Amino acid sequence: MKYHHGNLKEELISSACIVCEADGHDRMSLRSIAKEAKVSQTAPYRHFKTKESLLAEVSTRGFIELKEILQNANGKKTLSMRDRFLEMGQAYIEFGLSKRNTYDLMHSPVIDKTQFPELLNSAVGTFEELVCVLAELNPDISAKDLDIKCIHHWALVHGLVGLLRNETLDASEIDTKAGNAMGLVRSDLRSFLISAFEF
Amino acid sequence: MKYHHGNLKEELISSACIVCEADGHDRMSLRSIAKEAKVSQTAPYRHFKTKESLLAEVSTRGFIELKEILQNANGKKTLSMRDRFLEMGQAYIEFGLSKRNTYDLMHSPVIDKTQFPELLNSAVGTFEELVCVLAELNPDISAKDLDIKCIHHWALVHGLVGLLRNETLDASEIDTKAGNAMGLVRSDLRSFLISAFEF
DNA sequence: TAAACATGTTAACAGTGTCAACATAGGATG
DNA sequence: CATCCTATGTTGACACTGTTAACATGTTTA
Repeated sequence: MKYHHGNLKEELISSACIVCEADGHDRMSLRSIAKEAKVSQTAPYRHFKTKESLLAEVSTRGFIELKEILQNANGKKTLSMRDRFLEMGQAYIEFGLSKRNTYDLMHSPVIDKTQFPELLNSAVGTFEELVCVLAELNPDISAKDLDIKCIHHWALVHGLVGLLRNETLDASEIDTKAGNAMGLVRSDLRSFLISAFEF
Repeated sequence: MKYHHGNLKEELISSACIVCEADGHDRMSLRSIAKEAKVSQTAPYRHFKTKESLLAEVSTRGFIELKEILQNANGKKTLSMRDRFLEMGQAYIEFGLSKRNTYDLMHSPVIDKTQFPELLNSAVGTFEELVCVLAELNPDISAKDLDIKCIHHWALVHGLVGLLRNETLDASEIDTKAGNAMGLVRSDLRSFLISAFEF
């Protein structure tokens, strides 16, 4: 019969992570996750100023996890640099597809990242990871061209996630050019990336 | 003092388009746009089964407008095919940046496109527009490779919009590699696209 | 003219984020 | 050890949301 929960903040965050991924961040309510933690509906406000700030925490964890995934892909030292970069691209896309709702939150405008420095750092950190690898891969490139290359590749995988997420256009439901093309890419992501990455 | 409005459906849609772009679709309430149309809060339900179906209408108009913009870019017959394609890329990105909230809605998972055939058609139509131009530009390519090329370029511009929309990473606020790179790309979109489109 | 229908209205329900006022536990301080 | 402070919980309330049911009023048609 303890009045104080003891570990509420952490439990709320991890619960929010689960609900966000399961239902999407817009269908997550503070009240429901408070109830799940067997706590009153306003208890979360002792730990989060607003719902947005809880979502920011969820988003931050998403970026951290993504960064770790990219680091792991880059850490396979038995592979060539080129193949490691390919692994990273695939890993990024697979993250975007398997954690679709979380990925969606991470890029959603409902969170103003400028108000959450920790979130901002984790988001930028993901990009920095990409910069490092590309710098290794292109030792002779200028700093400016390197940055632009990063944007190029990031935009490519990010955009691809966006398109592939749209199961609407997927081959399964409807027989359209768009759908067929999506199916092709999805079924052989690796060779798509090889051609798209221009090497 | 007419009981019947006469043009309510159209007014609700266009009002919703404005509010969605101004505030974002998640901050738009049916009640507020009903009030704006000087009509009771449940009147919209005579024309739209749910809020989602009104949003689907807004989204559809977005895709139609985008398609027209792409057609216009492609219609500049004084330009070379290559330059027309460049124009299309720029136009796409500029649409994504200037109508950011609408663009966001168009790719938001809150609308299940499979339930709104008209929306689905307009979305696919945008893609078809891209296919046509790329087919012209690459007459000798196989159908499969053409489709893949389309995905490639679409993903690129779509992803770029996603990254550039994140004003977080923009050069203005914070001095990071990511931010600087974004600034570079944004300030010279055309030359970025030239290098990215591989021609 | 009367009935069918489309399109309005009001009242209500359950659910939401959020705030103010209050309660209680645990740790710091005298 | 007694006392106060602070962190963390609770209850109650407010304004707002999407949505439905029941009813009212125009318009179209048989």
